[in-house]
Amino acid sequence: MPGSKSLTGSPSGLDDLTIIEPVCAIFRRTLKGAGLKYTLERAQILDSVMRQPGLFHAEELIRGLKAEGFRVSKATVYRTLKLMQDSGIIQRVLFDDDDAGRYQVVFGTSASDLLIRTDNGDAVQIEIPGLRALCEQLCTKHGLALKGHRLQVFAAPA
Amino acid sequence: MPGSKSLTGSPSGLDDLTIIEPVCAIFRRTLKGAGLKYTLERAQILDSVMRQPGLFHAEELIRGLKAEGFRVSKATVYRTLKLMQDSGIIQRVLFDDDDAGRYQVVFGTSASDLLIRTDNGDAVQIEIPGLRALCEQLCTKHGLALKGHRLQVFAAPA
DNA sequence: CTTGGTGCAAACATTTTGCAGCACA
DNA sequence: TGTGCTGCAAAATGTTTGCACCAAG
Repeated sequence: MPGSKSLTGSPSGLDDLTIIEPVCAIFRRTLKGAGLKYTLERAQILDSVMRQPGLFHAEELIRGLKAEGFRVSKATVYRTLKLMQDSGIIQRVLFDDDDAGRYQVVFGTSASDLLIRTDNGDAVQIEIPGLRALCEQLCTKHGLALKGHRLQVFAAPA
Repeated sequence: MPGSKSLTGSPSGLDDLTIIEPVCAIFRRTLKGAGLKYTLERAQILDSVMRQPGLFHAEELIRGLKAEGFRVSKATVYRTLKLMQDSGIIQRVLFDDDDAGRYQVVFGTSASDLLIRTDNGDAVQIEIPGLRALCEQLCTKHGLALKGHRLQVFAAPA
């Protein structure tokens, strides 16, 4: 079975990986909570997603999976990506010039800030320390509870 | 000619509207700079865009234009929206749950921050005073020049 | 045996493109 | 007369869905 070495937890049992792979645990818990199953395909896709460097397109992910010898259909990939969004593990990101949706791992609430080079499209994750507090304040002022945020900073070489 | 009363500047001459309608001026200047023309259709679309309350879908815009009696094809609308993006007048925004691209007027660099209710999709423009400075700092640290930013804050009723 | 999962292919929605004719410089 | 613009319809893209079969509890 190709590629089974690096799976982020196995579909049958093995809850002991929970501490090492919290994202996997989150995903499994969310699935279980919805009466859904943590299948081999979903494990493979999760694993591949977690190994993506920064942002990725669905298409890249599918190509990568096939290159590793997995036989997953794009339907399953899209279905699984949606489940991961619901679990708060990834989110979609849009760029003005880019028609296809890109995805980004955001497990938890950080890692949602990006510095994007407008000249070549490169994007790196950044950290703006005071930002979360600012968002918190803002929500309080509106009588709402903060669920998360997303920041994109566009820049080019000076 | 239906609806011609509220056009944001006329296609023939009338540069005196420049001060009153800076967005229109920006658009015209950008077009001229690229050897393109400020046509009646483009004026109509710009006008309609500027009258949109907050965020809008391309489809809504098209429907609105038709409702006002204009006969613009969606091809022209999409082409014009893209030109407006290039001019920095509008930008596309993506929401996780929303498949279609939405657009937002952002002439200049402010108005790019949104507070989005996760329970019903409502979005309002917000202002976070210190944010721009934070972005500026960040870019400087990376040896880049800030081109703009976009913040989405997700929240739900407490 | 019931519920959910998968792959495939067809369907879908949004956006883009090719083309013929039009308008203005 | 050339360059760009428009509408239409066709194409292309990215994503979703219907369906028949498979797998696990």
